[in-house]
Amino acid sequence: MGNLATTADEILRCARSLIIAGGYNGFSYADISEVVGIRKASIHHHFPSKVDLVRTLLQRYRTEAQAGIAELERHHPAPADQLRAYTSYWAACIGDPTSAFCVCALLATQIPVLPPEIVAEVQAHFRSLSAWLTSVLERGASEGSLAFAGTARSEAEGFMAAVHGAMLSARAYGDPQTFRGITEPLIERLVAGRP
Amino acid sequence: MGNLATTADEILRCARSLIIAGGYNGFSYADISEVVGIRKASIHHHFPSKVDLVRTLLQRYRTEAQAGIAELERHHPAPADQLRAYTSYWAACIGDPTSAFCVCALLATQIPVLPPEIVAEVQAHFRSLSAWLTSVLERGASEGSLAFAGTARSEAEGFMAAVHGAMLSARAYGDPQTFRGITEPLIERLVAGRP
DNA sequence: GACAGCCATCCTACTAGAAGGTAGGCATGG
DNA sequence: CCATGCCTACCTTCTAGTAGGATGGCTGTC
Repeated sequence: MGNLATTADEILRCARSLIIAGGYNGFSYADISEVVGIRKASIHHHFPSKVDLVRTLLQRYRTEAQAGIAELERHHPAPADQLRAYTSYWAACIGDPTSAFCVCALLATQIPVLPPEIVAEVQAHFRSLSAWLTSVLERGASEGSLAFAGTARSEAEGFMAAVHGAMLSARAYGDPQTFRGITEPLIERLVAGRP
Repeated sequence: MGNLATTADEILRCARSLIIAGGYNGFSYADISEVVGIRKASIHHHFPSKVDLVRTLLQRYRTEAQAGIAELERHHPAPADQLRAYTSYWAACIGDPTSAFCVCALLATQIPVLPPEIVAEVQAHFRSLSAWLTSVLERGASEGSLAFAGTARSEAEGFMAAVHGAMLSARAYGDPQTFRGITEPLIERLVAGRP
C-alpha cells in the first residue's frame, strides 16, 4: 500500500547517482527533474537548497554504510572475511555506473570548493570507515589470523587509500576488473603472514 | 627581456590550480579572468573553448611529468630511491593548495561527465605512469633490491592506486602528514624483502 | 455525514546571476 | 600592412532559488 519509494527518496537516489558520475558541480536540479519526472520547483519543496539535498543524501548514505557493515559483520565472523566482503561489495558496484564510486570519496576530491556542511559529512565518513577497518585489523592481529608490519591504524589508512585508489583506476581505465586486481592481493598479503 | 611567463602560460597555470581545487566543472573563464587580470574574451583568444584550454593544460602536464621522471631517474639510479623520490615529490606538493593533487587523478574521478578529448589525455597519463612504475619494479626485482609477491605490473597498479588514495585521504582529513603516513610503509615493504 | 480548515505536494511563471562563447573594434610592433 | 593581443558589448543557455496558485487528502467539529 502506498508507493514504496517516496518522491524524496527518488530525488535522493537520483542525486546520488548523478554525484557519483560528476561530483557536486556536475549535476543540477534540472537534471534531477528530468529523471524523476517532476518540476524543478517541486524539488525545492523537498530540499530547499542544494546543500540541504546533498547533506541529507550523505547522512542517509552514512547510515546505510553503517548498517551494511553491521550486516557484513554478522555474516562473516573472521576479520579476513570481513575485509573480503567489504571489497567484494565494491567490486560488485564498480560495474554499475550509478554506484561505481563511493559518494564520499568522490566528494572528498572536491573538498576545497564544497560547502562546509558537506565537507563535515565527508570527513565523518572517512573517520568512521578508517575506525572500522582499524578495529577489524586489530582483532585479526590479536587472533593471529592477520599479520602486518606497522600499527593497525596505519595499516587501515593504507587499506582504505588503496581501495579508493582502486576505484579511481577502474574508472580511469574503464575496466571493472582493475578493482579486483588491486584489492585482492591487498587482503592476501595480510593473510599470508598468519601462523 | 620579455615577460618570462606569457599570458597563455598564466592562464594555464591558473586553470590547473583551479582544476586541482574543484575539477572540470569547478572553475569558469570568469574565475581565471579575475586571477590573471584579463577579460573573459581574451582567454577565448588564447583558448577558443574550455576543452581546448584543458586539453592543452593536460598535454603540458604530461610533458612536465615525463621530464620530471627522466630527471628523477638521472638523480636516483636505485629503483627504491626512484619510488621514494616520486612519493617525496608529491609529499612536498600536498601542502600547497595549488598543487595538492594530480590533475589527471582528479579529473579521472569525473570521467563520466568529461569531454572525450579530456578523457583520452587522462587515460594516457594513467597508462604511462603505470608503465613507468612497472619498469622500476621490474628492474628492482631483477636486481634483487625490491621484492614483491605478484607481477611487477600488478604491484605497480597497486602502488599507483595507493598513492592516489593517499592524496585523497590527505585532502579528506585536511592533513598533509597523512600522505607520508600511507606512502612510506608502501616502499619500505617492497625494500624489506631484499636479500 | 457535511463542512471547514489545514498541510503536503506539485504546478506555472518568474528572477538574477553565472556559464561558455561570439562579433567586432582598437592598439602595438615586426 | 597585417598579425597578435586585448578590449567592450553582446548572446544564449543554464544555474539555484522564489512567489504564488491549484489539488487533494487528512483532520476536527457541529
